[in-house]
Amino acid sequence: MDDLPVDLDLEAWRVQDPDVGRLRELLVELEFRTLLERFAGDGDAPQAPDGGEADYRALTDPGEVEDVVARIREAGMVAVDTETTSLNPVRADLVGISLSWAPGQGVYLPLGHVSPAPSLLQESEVGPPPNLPGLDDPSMLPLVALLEDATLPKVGQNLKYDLLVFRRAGVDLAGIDFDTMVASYVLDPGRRQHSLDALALDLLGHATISYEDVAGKGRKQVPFAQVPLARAVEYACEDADLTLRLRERFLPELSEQGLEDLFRSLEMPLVPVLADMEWAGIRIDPTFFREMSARLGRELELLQEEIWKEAQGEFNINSHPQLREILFEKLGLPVLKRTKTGPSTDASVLEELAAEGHTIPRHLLEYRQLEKLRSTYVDALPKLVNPGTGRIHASFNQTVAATGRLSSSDPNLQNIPIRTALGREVRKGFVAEEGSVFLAADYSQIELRILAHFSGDEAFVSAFREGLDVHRQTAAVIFEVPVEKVTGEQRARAKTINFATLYGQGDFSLGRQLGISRDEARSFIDAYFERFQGVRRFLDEQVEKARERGYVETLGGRRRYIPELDSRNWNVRQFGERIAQNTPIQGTAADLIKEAMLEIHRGLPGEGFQARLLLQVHDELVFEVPEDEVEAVQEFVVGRMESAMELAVPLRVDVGIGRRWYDCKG
DNA sequence: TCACTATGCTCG
DNA sequence: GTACGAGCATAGTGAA
Repeated sequence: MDDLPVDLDLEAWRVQDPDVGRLRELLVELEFRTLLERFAGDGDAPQAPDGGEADYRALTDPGEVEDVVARIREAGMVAVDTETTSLNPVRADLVGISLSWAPGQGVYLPLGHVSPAPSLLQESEVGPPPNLPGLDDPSMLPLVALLEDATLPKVGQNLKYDLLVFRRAGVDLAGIDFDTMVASYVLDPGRRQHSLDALALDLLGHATISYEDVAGKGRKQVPFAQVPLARAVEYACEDADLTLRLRERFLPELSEQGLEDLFRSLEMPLVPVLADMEWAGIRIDPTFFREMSARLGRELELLQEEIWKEAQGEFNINSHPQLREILFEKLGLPVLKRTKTGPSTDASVLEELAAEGHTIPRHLLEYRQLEKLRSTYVDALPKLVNPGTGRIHASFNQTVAATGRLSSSDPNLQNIPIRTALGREVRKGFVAEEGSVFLAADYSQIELRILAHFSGDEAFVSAFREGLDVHRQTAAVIFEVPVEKVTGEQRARAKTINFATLYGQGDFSLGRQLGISRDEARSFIDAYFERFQGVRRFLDEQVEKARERGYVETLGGRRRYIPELDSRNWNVRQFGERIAQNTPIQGTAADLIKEAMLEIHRGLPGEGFQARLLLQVHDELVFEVPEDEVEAVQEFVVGRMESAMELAVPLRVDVGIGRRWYDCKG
């Protein structure tokens, strides 16, 4: 086993035709070896991640707090990690804090441990373990002062979480300096996982003690407060220790790759902004959702009856296999599209079947829409209201999207319906607090403007500079008609082709989407690039660069590696080309709105405003604004958004204002 | 009972 | 096979 390289770069195997079996073997071997390391020897000294002896200990005597704080101040930096009662930071109570200020060093401060769970007791521990007094106790003052000291840099893994946990506990964590999760994301946003466990294994060759190891798993899992102190110490200190070590590894890489500015000036400052958004949450009207649910329920029942009648039998409409059998075997409808497992029943298929005069597909489409609204939004959202605040506190994730975008989850507030009238109703359930309104500000045509900037294409650039309708202009150019003669149909097609360009869409699917032949679609695309040669050149350049260097980059200097371009599979390579073309555009839009968020977050309190940023939806920011400052905030927000970056074309922001999100229409 | 996959649908 | 980036709901399957 000695010939196993310690510093396995597992990322090297990522994506391109991975030899999964071999990879798994290596992982298992590596894990086995680190487990052996950990349990080798006399067993009472924990193994540090470098194989040496770790000095991890519990701090249970308040008298020692001052000494630890002094040592941290001397070190000039500290890695912090919190253990809590919940993964959801806005309802998590502190159970313990671990601190590490040098590799192999760590202390764990138990604040809220109780009698260990009998199922976990192996040692002779009985009764509640010794705990420190709460953070509000005078003996803890030096520690709180340290945590709140902005001049003492804090290192952490997912600091947004710890920031919120501390805020709930009455501590204002300051000096947020280095988040290893964010660093990993900046260095390689396409990486599968940025979890501490994955980073430690891949980059430090160290298999961590898993949470399940200390707290059990599944139904047998117990709260961390019931984990025996000795095991809690090892687990918690290891995390802080590893975090500190990962910083050592990431810091030089960031500067070597020229990514330090993106990290220091954009992504790290964004951490507290996102924390504030999550902390603020958004108010909903549960009564509205209850009533809408009842309404949808009644409609769904009627539709179900109707569908069953047409199918001449009862079945589970939500079941793909059952629906397939009814449509394509029992009723003998034509198969227009296939999935891996059989005929497709998706919306495009049902639309086409409905157009051919069948009645069932129409009812199925309506059933699907209503079922989607009820299950995903109307019934789900009220369940997520935090009882303490009466609001929904979604997560805004900073390290998920490979392009640099944010994502939202639990619930996802970035995909609340808007495109259909019925779906849009859901937005009536989002209401501003008393005395305030929502202000929604969105960038107009942001990705096309960025494409215009990058390509320098004269037709595009001048259209935006002159404030013209860019899709109409596009139509005039590719259909060779005067602008004032462009028909609605032509404009719609031009709009589709503009978007197709952003995604690298091919003739096959464009034709399908426009309801024209593949050849016709091909000639549209050819005409488009013939007229917009700057666009063609830009897109080709991105693919070329990606092939040469292995990555593409955004205006903010964000990189995304594209290993797909080296695949032996043509489909995968094509996918890689589309990624290379789209990522600089989508990613630059992400850079841009993040800049705006920082500016606005910094500026709002400074300007004396109470307004708070609640949501980001990729090209849109939603604020909650006291009524008496709406006009001033609007001017401020629009100004900062439109000047977030200087491009070759102007940026334009549209604003909607209303008591309900629904009412925020331009 | 839980974890996982397949499918489909919501948004920018 | 065929449009970029996400998250989530329901069914169905297979393992613990």
